[in-house]
Amino acid sequence: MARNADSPALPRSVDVARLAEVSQKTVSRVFNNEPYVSEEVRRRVLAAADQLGYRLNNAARVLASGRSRSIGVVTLGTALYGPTSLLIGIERAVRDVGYTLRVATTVEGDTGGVAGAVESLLDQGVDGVIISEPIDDGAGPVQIGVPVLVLGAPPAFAGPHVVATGVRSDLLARVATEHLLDLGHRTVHHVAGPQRWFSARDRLDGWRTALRARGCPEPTVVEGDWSAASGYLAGRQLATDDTVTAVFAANDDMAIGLIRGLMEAGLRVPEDVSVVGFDDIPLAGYVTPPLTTARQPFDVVAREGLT
Amino acid sequence: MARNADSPALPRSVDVARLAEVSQKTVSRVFNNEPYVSEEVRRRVLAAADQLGYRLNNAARVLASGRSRSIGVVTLGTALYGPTSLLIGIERAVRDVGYTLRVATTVEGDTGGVAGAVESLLDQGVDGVIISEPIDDGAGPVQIGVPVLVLGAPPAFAGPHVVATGVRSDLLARVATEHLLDLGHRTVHHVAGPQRWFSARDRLDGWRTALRARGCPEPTVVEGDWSAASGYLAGRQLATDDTVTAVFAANDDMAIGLIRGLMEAGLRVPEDVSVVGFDDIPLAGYVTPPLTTARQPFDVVAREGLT
DNA sequence: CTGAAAGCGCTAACAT
DNA sequence: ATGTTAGCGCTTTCAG
Repeated sequence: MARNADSPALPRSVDVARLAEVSQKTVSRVFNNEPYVSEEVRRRVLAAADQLGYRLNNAARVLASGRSRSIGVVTLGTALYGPTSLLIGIERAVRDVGYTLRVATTVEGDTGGVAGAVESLLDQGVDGVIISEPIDDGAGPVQIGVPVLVLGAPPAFAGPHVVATGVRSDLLARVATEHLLDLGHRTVHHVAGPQRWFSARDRLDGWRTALRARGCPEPTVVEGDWSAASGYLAGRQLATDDTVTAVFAANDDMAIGLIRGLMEAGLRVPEDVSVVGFDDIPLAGYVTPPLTTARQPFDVVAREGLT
Repeated sequence: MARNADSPALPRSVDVARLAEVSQKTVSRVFNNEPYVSEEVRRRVLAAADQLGYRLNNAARVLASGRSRSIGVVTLGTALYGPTSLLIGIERAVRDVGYTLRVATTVEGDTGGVAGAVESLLDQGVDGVIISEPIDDGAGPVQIGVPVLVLGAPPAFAGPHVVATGVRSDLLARVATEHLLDLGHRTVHHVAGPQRWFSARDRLDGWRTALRARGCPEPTVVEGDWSAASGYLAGRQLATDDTVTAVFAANDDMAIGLIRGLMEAGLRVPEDVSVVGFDDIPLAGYVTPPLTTARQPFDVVAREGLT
């Protein structure tokens, strides 16, 4: 027996049934909100359950029914605002449809980490898998027996059981870039996210699209790693190029670092160089100078995916 | 039958056993790394399992063994850097000891949300519960049948099955405050976090301790809600008081908002007012002016708790 | 070192 | 509207 001697064995549904003087199956019906149970009986069962402190055994339920009512999400183990917000949105959305969430994190740089994370989720018996901020680590979606939802990947990523939902951050990126062009800049530079991330590529695509639509020259892209530190380095670098008058950064952290890099090099923001970020972190309006940024609708994205 | 007709039924351990010509129990032994299995047999079993694409059924294992090897964590559904970092640390720590994580989020302001979250975790059959960034919502730890670890609560919070691990952020807060005093300030003001949070109270305690130890006057505390916006308001307010020369903010977001509030009121930072934050968010060194801050050892805290 | 039998606590089909 | 009978796929005894 695994049960400790000091804690009295937990009550099971038969115990409740006995106390309520009904069959065990009726208890099951009550706890599953199935129809065809008289109010009278339902009340009795609930009272008995309450008295005993009964709690439905999830493992047994899953085993017998074949469905776990849980879905797994693969996410990056970082405190970055974007991925975190998306995860929170997913959690809400999943719970709203009556499922629970299993989280598996991958570490950046660990190629094949996604596959491993998916494996571990499958071992836990999830009914479906969401791959949150996917990165392109070679391996396409594995052939697995449950539905997979890939957030932010191009539709080309879809497969038999695989659905891909785009965040359309390319559109937002395009708008952000156009905003800068509307200010009268000849062109806009871009500090991109790591190009292994689909979301980074999306933003770059949106930026490029905007420039082409206006026939603007397309400057060389500086690639960062989402961190303020990398944005700072990009800023120092861009400051040496006096054609730079406007910069679109792929996230707010890099934008903030970028601004500092530019300022340290003697440039004024926004007088000499305009900067636009991406994500709309809560801090954005409070740094000096305040950061203009595009807001991503994380909650909407998360909700959309759950068909 | 719950199995879809289009997906061939998943293999079970008996199938593996048949193919490997051993008993089903032996398959179980191999997959649990139990001793007393000859290398020869182990290899045969693994080969058969691999060929069939066998995967141990977690629900059945949990049901039969009575242990889920999963622990639940109650956390706040925000993208705040502190709680998020702590959660990531917890995830790593939990996985390192061979457990999986179940997450339940609570919404701030929803009194009793913690109890509800704990309920849902228990329904999912976790072996233990971690309450991460606890807030004081009246209800003490409920009497539940599994071990509970409360991170960042005072030892007084402990109970029969309840362990409390302090983050000792009070010590860090004290050091931060002393740092400001060492700079020659007559006293230090404090922009606190919401006092329902234990971690906010800890920081306030540390600040107060430092002032008392030096015999400094103890100014009125301004309470924020962790956000940059609330820090900004605090800044505007403190700017009207010309005794303010140094401020310790309970987190970096508030510190950044605070700085902006002070600057907008015509004060220079750090020339007129020194500001120290708390958390050491990655951005801290890249805002203008750079933020001095105390770093919390999230990973260590998380690891410590797992006895 | 390996195997046989007996459940774990529930849901699914079929009664009634 | 409620009860009966079988399992779900594994781990646990207890035998060899």
